[in-house]
Amino acid sequence: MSEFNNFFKSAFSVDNVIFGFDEGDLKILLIKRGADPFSGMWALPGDLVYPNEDLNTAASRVLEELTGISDVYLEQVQTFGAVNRHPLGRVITVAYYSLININKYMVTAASFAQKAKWHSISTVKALAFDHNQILSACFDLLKQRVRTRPLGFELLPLKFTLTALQHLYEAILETELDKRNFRKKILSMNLLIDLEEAQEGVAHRPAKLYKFDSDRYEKLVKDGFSFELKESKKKMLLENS
Amino acid sequence: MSEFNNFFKSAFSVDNVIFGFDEGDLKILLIKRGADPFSGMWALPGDLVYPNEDLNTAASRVLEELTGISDVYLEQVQTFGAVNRHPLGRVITVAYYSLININKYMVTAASFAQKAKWHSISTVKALAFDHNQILSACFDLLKQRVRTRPLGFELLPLKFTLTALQHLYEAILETELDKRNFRKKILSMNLLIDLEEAQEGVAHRPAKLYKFDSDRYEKLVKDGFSFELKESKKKMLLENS
DNA sequence: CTTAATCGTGTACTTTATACACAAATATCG
DNA sequence: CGATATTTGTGTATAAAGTACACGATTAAG
Repeated sequence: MSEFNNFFKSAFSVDNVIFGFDEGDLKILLIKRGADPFSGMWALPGDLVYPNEDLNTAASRVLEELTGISDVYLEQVQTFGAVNRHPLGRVITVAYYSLININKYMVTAASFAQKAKWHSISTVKALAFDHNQILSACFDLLKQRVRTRPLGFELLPLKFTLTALQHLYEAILETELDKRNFRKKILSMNLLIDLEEAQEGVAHRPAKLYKFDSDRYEKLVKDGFSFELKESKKKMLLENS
Repeated sequence: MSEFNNFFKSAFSVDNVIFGFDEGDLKILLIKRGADPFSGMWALPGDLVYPNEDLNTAASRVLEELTGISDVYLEQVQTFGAVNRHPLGRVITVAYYSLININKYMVTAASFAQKAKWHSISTVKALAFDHNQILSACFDLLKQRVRTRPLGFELLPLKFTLTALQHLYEAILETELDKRNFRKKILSMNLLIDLEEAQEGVAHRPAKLYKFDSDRYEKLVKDGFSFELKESKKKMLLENS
């Protein structure tokens, strides 16, 4: 045990890429740093992990302190530990992404103090530390996940239209999808419940509302079902000599 | 800076699941622990990360010290940091897997002292710490990767037969593949170079030897090619009510 | 020369992906 | 109240990919 205390140790933290979807746009929550290093720059929300706290717990805590939301979808992505990634000393950070329904977002004391703000992912500029790299790893993983797991629903309100769902996928995958093919594919999975309600307050033909049937999804998975959305636009196949 | 020194810190390590393929069997390299905790049990090779060492470097070092092999395929998988995963104190560990050509494996002083031994993945029993959980995460990722990246070749000698390649895939995916379909698919990617040589020393019709064309792969990837091996056996589709 | 073992190959069928256009429904405005 | 603007919801034909399946050819050994 005394030997253990002689081991080299480092500080370690979690950083969390918090995704939300609003106005057809994929967004992430950033905070403006108030202190050095990188004072004044935008950064991913994160914190040091407490001595008696698991990693996932720390990531959830960061999210809840900032947004007031608990019980969210959260996944570990990758750990960044380059020797010089933090100017003050060795800090290893474990990156997570989480998906929240942006309507549940509350301005908490923490988010107010830290000047948290939603940024469209397409307009994010230089971030503090190696956070651009972390963001990019998280976004890449999200793109992959959204094609193989029914995660999109985490970002939408309980009731949503098929058009909203399609726009969400388009924002995440950064591609356009064909309306008819998208609907055919999604509906063929039998994972959506037609609520037999219509959208209200729109100045045109209102769309039908659906919700995600998570019970049915669990059941299907047990029977070997696997969610897959492979749709893409055209292929450009180059000739193989 | 003095504030930084007051942060809670923990020891951190890397653990490495080293895969090899031999005699039609997927294997991993384990070491027998000589000291408490878990003295006498098999464990994944790993070590504490040095103060001025990046994570990937540490994982490579562990592998090279043990096997004498450098320049191997290595990928970070997941970080395990449960509060009580290590009996002596808080230790966060970053899990990696690596793929080596088992014929290059040398018994080094380190592997000898640590009683390193190859174990068929199907016969691995209880390991020290949370290493079964780590192994399982790494094996799962390997299964996924091998379908979407041409990694199999890392585990084979430079020259190999299509049958050997198929057996490798079957060992990793834990499924049987159809010979004709497998060959059709692999050959259609134009990633193999027919060496116009035959196997020697076998008591039956010798198979042709191939090697992987990594230059061509790089080129194809730039043109948007993506490796995919989706092959599986039958489907069991259960009725959707 | 017979035997035993593995190699190498093609085709028909099923499933999935892709491309594409227009009438129906509603709110708004004059 | 009728015309206009907007978005919804739907089907079919074609192309590509996945799956099932059997046997003659080639070699070494005896």
